[in-house]
Amino acid sequence: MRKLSGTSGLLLGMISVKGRQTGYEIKRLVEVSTRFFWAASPAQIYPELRRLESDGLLTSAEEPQGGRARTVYSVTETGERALREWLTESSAPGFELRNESLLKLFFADALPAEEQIELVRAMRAKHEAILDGIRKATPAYRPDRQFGYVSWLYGLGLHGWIVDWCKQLERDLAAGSMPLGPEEGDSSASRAG
Amino acid sequence: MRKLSGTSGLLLGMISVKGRQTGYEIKRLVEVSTRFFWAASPAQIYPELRRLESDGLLTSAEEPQGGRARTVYSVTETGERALREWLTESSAPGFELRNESLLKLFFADALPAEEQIELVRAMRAKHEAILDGIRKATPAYRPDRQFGYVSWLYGLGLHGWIVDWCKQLERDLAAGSMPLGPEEGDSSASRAG
DNA sequence: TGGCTCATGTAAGCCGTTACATGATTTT
DNA sequence: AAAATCATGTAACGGCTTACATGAGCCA
Repeated sequence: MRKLSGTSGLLLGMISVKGRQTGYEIKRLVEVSTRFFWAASPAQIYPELRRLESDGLLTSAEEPQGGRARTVYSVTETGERALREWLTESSAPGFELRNESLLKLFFADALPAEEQIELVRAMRAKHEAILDGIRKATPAYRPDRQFGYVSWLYGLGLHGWIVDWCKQLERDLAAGSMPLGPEEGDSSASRAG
Repeated sequence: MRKLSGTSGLLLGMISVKGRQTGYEIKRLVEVSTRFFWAASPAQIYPELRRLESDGLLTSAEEPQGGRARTVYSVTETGERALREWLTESSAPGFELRNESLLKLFFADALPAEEQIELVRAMRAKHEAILDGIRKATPAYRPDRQFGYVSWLYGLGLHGWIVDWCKQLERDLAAGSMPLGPEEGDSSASRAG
C-alpha cells in the first residue's frame, strides 16, 4: 500500500466523513475548512481523485445532472483502511511554514522606525484577514464532528495569538521601548509566552 | 527591476546584514535563524546567488582558501536598493502553512479515544522539537540586530502557544470533557484566546 | 441576454526537497 | 587514518499555483 500524501489523506478523509462527493464539492469543503492549514486547488484535486481510484481506494460513478457531466466518488473498504493507517502511522507529521512577513521583519533593522512599524501593521492585517476567513467558516456544531470544531478553534487561537503579538510589538515600537535586551523580560517575556 | 522572491530577499538580506558571504556561510546562517519560518537548501542557494549576480544585485570574487574553491558575494548599490524595495513594497506578504498534524486531527472523530490523544501527543512532540531547535539557536543580542532577536521571540512564542494548546486538549480528552459545545466557553474559549 | 455557479479538466512553470557527487582541509 | 567540516554544485522528482479552456444550467 502506497503511503498517502497529505493531500490524498485530505481527499479520502473528506469523502469518508461527508459520504459520496464530487471533486467540486470537495473543493468547496476545503475552502471553508482545511484551507487555513492545508489548501488544495482543482489542479491537484481532479488528477489525485483519479489516482486514488486507480489505486483502488475510491470508486467513481458517472452521475450527470441534466447535460452536465458529474463524477461522484466513494471510499472503498481498502480506502477506509488506508485512511486509518494514514491517521495513525507514527511517522512524524510535517509542519511547513513560509512566513514572508516575518522574513522581512527579520531584516527590518536597516529601515527607518516608521517603516518598521508599517511592516508589523501589514503583518497584522494579513492575520486579521485570515481570522475573518476562519470566523466566516464557523462549522455547524455536530457531536460526531468535534475535531472539525477543534481545528477551527485552533485557527482562531493561533492567528489571534499572532495578531496580539503584532499589537504588542507595535506598541513597543511606537513607545520607542526597543532596544529590549534579553534580560528585560517584561513585554518581551509575555510575547514569548 | 525584477520583483524579488522571498528566497532572493533572504540571500540579499543576509549578505547585506553580515557583509561578504559565501553560499556555504549563508546556508549555515539560515540554519540557525530563518529556517523556522523560511528554509533554504543548497540546491536553491547556489543557483540563486548566480542569478542575483547576473541581475547585477550581487558581485562575486573568487577567494580560494588553499586549494579549496570559494566564491564570496557582496551586495551592489543596485542590490541594496532592491532589498529596500522588497522590504517596503506594499504587496501582501504571503503566509503559507502546511500542518499535517492538524489535518489528521481534523479527521480524528473516527478514531478510538486513545488514538485521538496519541495524535495530539505526536503534534505536541513535533512542536517541542521545533522549540528545542529555536532555543539552541539563541541569537547573540546586538542592538543593531534587534529584529533578529524579535523574530526569534516570535518563534518561541508561537510554538510555545501551540504546545500549550496541545496540552490543554490532551487534558480535555483524557478527562472525557469532550464533547464541548460551542456555547460552553470555558477551556475551549481559553484555547481560542 | 448576461452573468453566476456548477463541474471538470490541462499546460506551463515555479519552487523546493532529496539524494547524490566531488574534492580539499581540519580535527580527532 | 578516519571522520567531520568546508565548499560547491547537479539531477530527478514532487507538489503546487496560475492561468486558461470548455460547457451546461440557473437566475435576474
